[in-house]
Formats: sequence, structure tokens, C-alpha cells
Amino acid sequence: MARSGADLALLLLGGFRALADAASAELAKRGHENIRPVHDFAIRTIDAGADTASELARQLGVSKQAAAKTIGFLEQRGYVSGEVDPRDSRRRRFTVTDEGHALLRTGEQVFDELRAQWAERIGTTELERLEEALSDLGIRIPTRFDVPGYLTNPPTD
Amino acid sequence: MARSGADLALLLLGGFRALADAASAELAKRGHENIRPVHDFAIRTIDAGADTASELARQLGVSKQAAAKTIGFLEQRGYVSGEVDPRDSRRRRFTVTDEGHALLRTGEQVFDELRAQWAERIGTTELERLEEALSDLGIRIPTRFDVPGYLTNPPTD
DNA sequence: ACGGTTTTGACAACTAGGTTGTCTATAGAC
DNA sequence: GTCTATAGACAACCTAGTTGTCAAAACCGT
Repeated sequence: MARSGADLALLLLGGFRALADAASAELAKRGHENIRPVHDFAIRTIDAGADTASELARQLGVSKQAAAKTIGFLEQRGYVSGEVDPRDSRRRRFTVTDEGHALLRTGEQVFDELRAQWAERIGTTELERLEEALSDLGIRIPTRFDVPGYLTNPPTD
Repeated sequence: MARSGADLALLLLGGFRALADAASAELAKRGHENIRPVHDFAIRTIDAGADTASELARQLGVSKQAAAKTIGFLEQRGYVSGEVDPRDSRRRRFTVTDEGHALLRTGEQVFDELRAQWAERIGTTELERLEEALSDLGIRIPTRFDVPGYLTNPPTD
């Protein structure tokens, strides 16, 4: 019997949730509490050069205020630190701290470990096949997952 | 080169998003605007017997107020209709209307069509293998996806 | 060098989808 | 018949966003 399309969607969501929740829990154990994918993503984007709130907002496709709030959290937690740009005193330029880089490394590691656990369970071949299939479907890596009510609201684009 | 665990997570999320967004858009075209998976799920749960706000709340694992709000939306849109229980005047008992059943049918159909599109692109075998792999991983179908900021907040359970 | 336009980041007010706590009315139990 | 539990409503709050407004600073064209 063929599965239904709805089941397929829920399997994908369930898979993501399983990974994301496990990763968040594991990160908490390793000293990074309340970290979710969005924070990792934001730090990465800052590290890649989006070093002001406005620029981060543009790169992430959110409002400046939302980006500023995220930066506020990251700064308060010590993952990034910011100083006023001497050449443009409107700007505060942010850099990723050692702690921030440590978070990125740990995050990668945790996800890789989880992936390895999956590979153990169903076999490396099968897992790679799954990834290959999703890639072949042209699934683009989402660049925004910090949309509130994403699952309940209609897409705005 | 082996993919990273983080990419795997994003692929899964991207896959779900692709399906959910396409389904929502297609449902809108067919006369059901602003419908998201959560509404389908709620209607199904009511149809399965959770015919009061409190019962729906329990089944969905959300607060009574959240359930009442969802029911309010569904009622206003004509997908369910409610009357005071003659044997317990505290309760309002809801039933799924014809319109509600039509939405469920259309929703199923839309998802099945999307799945068929995927099957065309990567082959039925490959798609079934993907589903099989996820099932084998013990991914449980999420019963709650109406959590705000789900992707940004730590899990509460 | 001055004046108009753009950009930065902050503030306030709002939305959507949740939460908890309090309350009344009704129902059920001993 | 009182005591307890349940249904649903209301208010207040939370979180992660949004838009609009604004002052200060920077950029640009004449």
C-alpha cells in the first residue's frame, strides 16, 4: 500500500523535529542552554560578514528589529560582541567570540553525531540515499526558520 | 564526501516546508484560504470524537484556550458547527460540516498529488525507500505542530 | 561646503499563536 | 444536599515576529 502524501510530510517534519530537539537537548548538556537552530544560523551569518544588525536583517530576510533582538540575545549570552564602528558611529559592528565559535563547533559535532546514530540504525547507504533523494528533489536549504507560527500561518512570499 | 548532520536536518525541514507551502497554496486555489496543517489536524481530531473544546485541547496537548481559539476559527469559516449539549449545558459539542469534510478530502488529495509529483521526479521506488528509511528510524508522526516559535524555542517536554 | 537623501538602530504599538490563573455555572459523587 | 470536578470564558502575560516613526550620522551632487 502506498503511503499518503500527508504522511510523507509528517515524516519529514518528524525527522527534523527529532534531530532539532535532540541537538538542542545535547547542546544544553554541553553548556549551551536554550540554543535553537536559529541562533546557530545567525552566528554563522555574522561570522560570514553580516556584522551589523541591519546587514544581518537583510541576509536573514527579517526586519531590523528582529535581527537586533537576536543579536541582543547572542551578545547577552556572550556569543558575539559588538563595538561602535569608529568610522561610522551609527553602526555597531559585531564579531563572533571564542564562545560563539565553540558553539558552532559543538553544534556541528552534535548534529554529526546524531546523523551517525541514524546511519547506525538504517545503514550509511540508506541514509545517503535518503539525502540524495531529498537533494534530487531540489529541496533548497531553508534560510529562514525563525518565522513565528510558521506551521500555522500561510507563507507570506 | 559525507554530508553533515546539520544539512540532513535542513533537508528534512526543507522537504516538509516545500510540501506544506505547496499544499497551502493549492488549497487556497481550491477555495480554502489560509489553511495550514494544524487546521486539517484539528478537524480530523474533532471528527474522530474530540467534539468539545476541552477534549480537543487534551487530544492535541494544548491549553483549552488555544483549542477554543482554533475551534473559533474553524467555526467562523464554516468547517465545524457547534451546539450546546442538551444533556450538559456547559458543553458546546462540535461536528464537522460538509464543508469541513470537503476540506479534509481536498487536503488529502492535494498532498497525494504532491507526493505523486515527487515520485515522478525521483521514482516511486526511491520515494518509498525514503519513507521506509524515515519510518525505520522510528520517527513518530508529530501530533502537535502548532507550537509558536517551535523552531526557535527549546522543547518544553 | 552645503543641502537633500539614505542608512542605522532605537522606540512604540501592533499581531499571531500560544501560556497560566481566575472565575462562574453546571454536573456528578457520596 | 453538600463537595468536588469539569467546561468554557476572561484577563493578563509571553515570545517571536511585524510596521511606522524618528534622530543622528553618513553619503552624494551641485
